[in-house]
Amino acid sequence: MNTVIESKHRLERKPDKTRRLILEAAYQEIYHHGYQGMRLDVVLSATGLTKGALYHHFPNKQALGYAVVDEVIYGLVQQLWTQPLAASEEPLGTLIHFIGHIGEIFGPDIATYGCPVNNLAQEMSPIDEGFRIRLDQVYLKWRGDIQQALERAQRSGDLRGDLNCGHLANFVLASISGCIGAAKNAQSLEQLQNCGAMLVDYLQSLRTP
Amino acid sequence: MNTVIESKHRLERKPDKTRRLILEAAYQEIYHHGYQGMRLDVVLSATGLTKGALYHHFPNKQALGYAVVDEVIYGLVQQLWTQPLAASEEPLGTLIHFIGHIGEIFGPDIATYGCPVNNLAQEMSPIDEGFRIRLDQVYLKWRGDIQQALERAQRSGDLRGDLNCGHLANFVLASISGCIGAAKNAQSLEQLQNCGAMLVDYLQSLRTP
DNA sequence: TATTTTACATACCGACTGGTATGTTTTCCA
DNA sequence: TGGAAAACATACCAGTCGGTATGTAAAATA
Repeated sequence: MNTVIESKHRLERKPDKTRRLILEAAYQEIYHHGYQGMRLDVVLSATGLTKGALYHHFPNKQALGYAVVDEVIYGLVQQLWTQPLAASEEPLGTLIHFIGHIGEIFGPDIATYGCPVNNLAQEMSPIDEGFRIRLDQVYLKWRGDIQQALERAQRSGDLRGDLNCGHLANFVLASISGCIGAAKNAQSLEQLQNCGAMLVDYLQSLRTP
Repeated sequence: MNTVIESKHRLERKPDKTRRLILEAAYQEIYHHGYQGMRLDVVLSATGLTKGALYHHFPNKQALGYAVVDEVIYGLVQQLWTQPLAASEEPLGTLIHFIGHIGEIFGPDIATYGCPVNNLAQEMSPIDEGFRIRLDQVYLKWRGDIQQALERAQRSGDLRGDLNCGHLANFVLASISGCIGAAKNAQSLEQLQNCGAMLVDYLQSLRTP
């Protein structure tokens, strides 16, 4: 009977898949409404699960938020920045291309909802130390990736040798976040293009003459 | 009798002063906890007033939030940016000095809690159009002030003439916000100094040779 | 295969929080 | 000066939301 098959299918249990499902849904809600704006009921109805599942995998809302940072956001940075930059044979060009085409690479959501990392950091860093240290880890990694890309560009002669790559990576990351934030405030992809283009111009001016 | 004097004093009514008191307390709460994190009871206990007063001056929480943008935040930008830049006889130098000494000028809170304008814009722009348009007005003003300062610097020969001051003002504002945000994430004034110094270096490189 | 443990679902609670209804005291004005 | 309107205070309500207690079926284990 159909109902038997359906019920059987629905009762299949894949705990790690369920956990991941909750994490992804929570990530989306946090991205769109912030951590404080995220409602557990909404997360659950998005997954089709109930509170029993959620509180089996996570002790409380805060732990879920922490896990989103550690297991979703950190992986996102690794996938979208660490790997492409490490794989590139012309890291400065790749970095510049990323900044100049943020809208195309990351999708238009970036101008509507901003940067997922920065959003959460801005909201939670001052009021929850647990979030702050976890997000600081993400930024440490992200900044390190950019710094390494810049240092490689220096060694290959693309980037001026007198520059402090640590400070520069820091500034580039801050400026990217700032440009995305400005675009989000204005709700304008064009604003993001303009702002990114200025940062690109600046980086181009730092190439070896 | 003492009680008579006290009660008399407590019952003095200055409606516009009361309204302003609520606005300032609400601003502080929004600055520290965000709009969604602001609790009306906390605002009231900070002022010593009760709900009767609040709902006499504002129809609801949203209207209070809007009023904070229009009547507190807008005025803050005008006081801290519009006036100093307009009064300066060397606007580029003033702008650079501002950026290089954000911590000293605006106090250490800027590295702890971030920029009040950007905080609220990042939180509310995507989810409340009323906030977005009001904060967009603030940014329009702010950006215009910087643009005018840059244009004056151009006319006086301090700044390179081939630069688009609108785009530059936009980028400078975004980068400042980004630097403050990065410092807030790291909870580090030193981070703010470093990041600001990079932006200062960039602006210095744009002076006429 | 029997039994324990895991992985959920269901129902419910209590605190919080924005908002309202009503009362009371000033202040304003005719 | 007396009454109306403004400026508050007090008490209370209703919905929301994180969290819990309990039940039950699947999966692991022995």
